[in-house]
Amino acid sequence: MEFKEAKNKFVQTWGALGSQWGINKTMAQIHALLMVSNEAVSMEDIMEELQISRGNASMNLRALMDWGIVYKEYKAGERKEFFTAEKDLDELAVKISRERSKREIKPALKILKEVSTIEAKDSAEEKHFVDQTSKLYDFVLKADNMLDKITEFNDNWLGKLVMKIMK
Amino acid sequence: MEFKEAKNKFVQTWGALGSQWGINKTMAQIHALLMVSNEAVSMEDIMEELQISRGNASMNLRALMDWGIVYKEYKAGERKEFFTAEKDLDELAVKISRERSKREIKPALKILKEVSTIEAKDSAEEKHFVDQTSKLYDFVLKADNMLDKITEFNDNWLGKLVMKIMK
DNA sequence: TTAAACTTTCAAAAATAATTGAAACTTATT
DNA sequence: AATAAGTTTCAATTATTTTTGAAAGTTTAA
Repeated sequence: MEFKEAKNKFVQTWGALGSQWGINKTMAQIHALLMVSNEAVSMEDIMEELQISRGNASMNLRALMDWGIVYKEYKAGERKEFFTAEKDLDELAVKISRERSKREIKPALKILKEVSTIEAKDSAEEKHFVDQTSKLYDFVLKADNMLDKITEFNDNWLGKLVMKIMK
Repeated sequence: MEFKEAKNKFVQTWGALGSQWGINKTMAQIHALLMVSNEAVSMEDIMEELQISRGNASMNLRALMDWGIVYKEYKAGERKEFFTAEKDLDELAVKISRERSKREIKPALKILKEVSTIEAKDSAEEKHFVDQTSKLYDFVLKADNMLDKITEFNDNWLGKLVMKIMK
């Protein structure tokens, strides 16, 4: 396989994986493209490589920057903007975890707490509901805290964590 | 908040959360409904509660069973089928991890391996591509193995893991 | 202060994904 | 072996999400 083919395959695969995890395909593709580029890329070039419109590129670059995993760069003497991706994978994972926690898990936890604290009367049905949603609340809270803890680790948390699990 | 309202809120929230993680809303809603039901539920009742068609219910129940997190049950003297969800949350997490690994991560890893092993010639661009995709391959492989390891644990792996991380 | 270079916004269009519903299929009962 | 009870399938429809493209906005430079 030659370079261009491999690069394209990678970008497509990353895009597909993104879709399956609720991340818009183009957003994942742009991210993939920037991850494997050794220098900052202009919007023009992104549009060209991915065959997408200016609006699409602009909106998804903004989203990636909101996630904190893509940065804007300015080159001396150049008017246009260039973009680079966070290339450190530990850092990338931490940022994605943080964002998903903030945007999705925290709000879900709030609802889970609300519904798990209704007064359960005496029917078995209602008791089971309260019991199950309480357990779910505890579980999700614990999982979410685990992500927070990981965030606090320094370099190579994944490696360290794997060591701990193995032992 | 009264029971019916809480139950509905829970089902809607779980459905929305599913969507955000690439799981069809109805599938997540059916799962939510079964999780908080203290007894097996018929397709008829699922259709009624979620206001969905028979086809939709049938297809999503099949999908949930393929994931191994919903089971069919038969009641003596009743011709129709009833459904229950896996209610043990550790077991649920393990099964979801396994399926997503098998369906999405493993195939992605295969591609990652392919593209990271092209011959890198001498351009800095190609070298960076190979370097970055190799790192990504290692990272994803490690994360995926971590999920496998979790699978092997027995009860309450999440709690145990949290203890390990804390220490 | 004007124009050029570039970016953002957002309503409309296109693409994708989910849902319906009725026919086909399966299994149990008379 | 005919009918009834129930389930599955899938082409067509509907809903949702993504993408486009052009107008509006912004910034820099002459």
